[in-house]
Amino acid sequence: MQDSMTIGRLAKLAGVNVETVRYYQRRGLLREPSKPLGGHRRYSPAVVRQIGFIRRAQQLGFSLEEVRSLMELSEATDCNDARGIAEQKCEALGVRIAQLNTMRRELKRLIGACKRKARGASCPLIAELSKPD
Amino acid sequence: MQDSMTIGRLAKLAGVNVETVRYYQRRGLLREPSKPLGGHRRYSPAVVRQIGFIRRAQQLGFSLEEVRSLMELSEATDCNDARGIAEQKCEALGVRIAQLNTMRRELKRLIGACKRKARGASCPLIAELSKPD
DNA sequence: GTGGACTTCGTACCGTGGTACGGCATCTAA
DNA sequence: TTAGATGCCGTACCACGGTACGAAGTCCAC
Repeated sequence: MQDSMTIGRLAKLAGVNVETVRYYQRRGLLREPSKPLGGHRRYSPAVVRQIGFIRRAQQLGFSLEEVRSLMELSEATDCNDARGIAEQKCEALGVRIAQLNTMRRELKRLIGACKRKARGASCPLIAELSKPD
Repeated sequence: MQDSMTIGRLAKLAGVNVETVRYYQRRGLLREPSKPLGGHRRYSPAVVRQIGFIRRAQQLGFSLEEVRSLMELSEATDCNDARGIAEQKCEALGVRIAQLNTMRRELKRLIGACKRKARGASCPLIAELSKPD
């Protein structure tokens, strides 16, 4: 079994913590190789790629649960399901971006009011936050 | 002590859970009124406003810890500190928005590739995520 | 004055994505 | 062969923003 590796080497190659590999196994994102009777588990280089998949999907905003779904679909040639998940994610991302933009506009407004305030007046930023709806 | 209320009424007026009020007290965002020797604490209507402050600040993306800082500054007439916190938050918001936009662009690209794929080919979305860097 | 609603307090738990620890087994290089 | 590095496994812990629960005490309307 050359070309296989221990969990420590796998983790180093994949750029994650050993504990993270074990965590992904517990979460069902990686299969746990069977242990050779009291010995240490061996991992194939393919698992490095799988961990890369997980990290890249996370970068795109997928939760680990969603990544798990994507990986389950990874054998299919019909990718409607995968695309559906991605489209939902894209939609949610759009909503979140709009929310954050609203927040930022509002904050900028308050900061502007704060800068223009008369000396001795109380802080408009605080004052606005204190206003009843 | 008319015009004062129990925690349950306070929570209802402020639109939050009783447990949330207690949580805010533990976190130091609200003062815990002293208890009249074995009785129930009484809250002034001002606390409803304070809870409103907290919720609105949260809407703007402040963490409870940041809200606590803001409330500490709320007496000051010089609001440079409050503005500083708001400006930092605004900056961080801008960075986060940019990140999410990048994620969304990339996701859209993958979805597009997925839609154009030849019948029988494997899913480009999955394939791209599987690619080594 | 009593019964049901509410309060108090401490503590545990939720989801998310991990990290840390401790005791033991195993593996490997010198 | 033996020391030191790793692996294994279970469990506890972190931040964050709450929610839930249970036992006991208290309050108020009828």
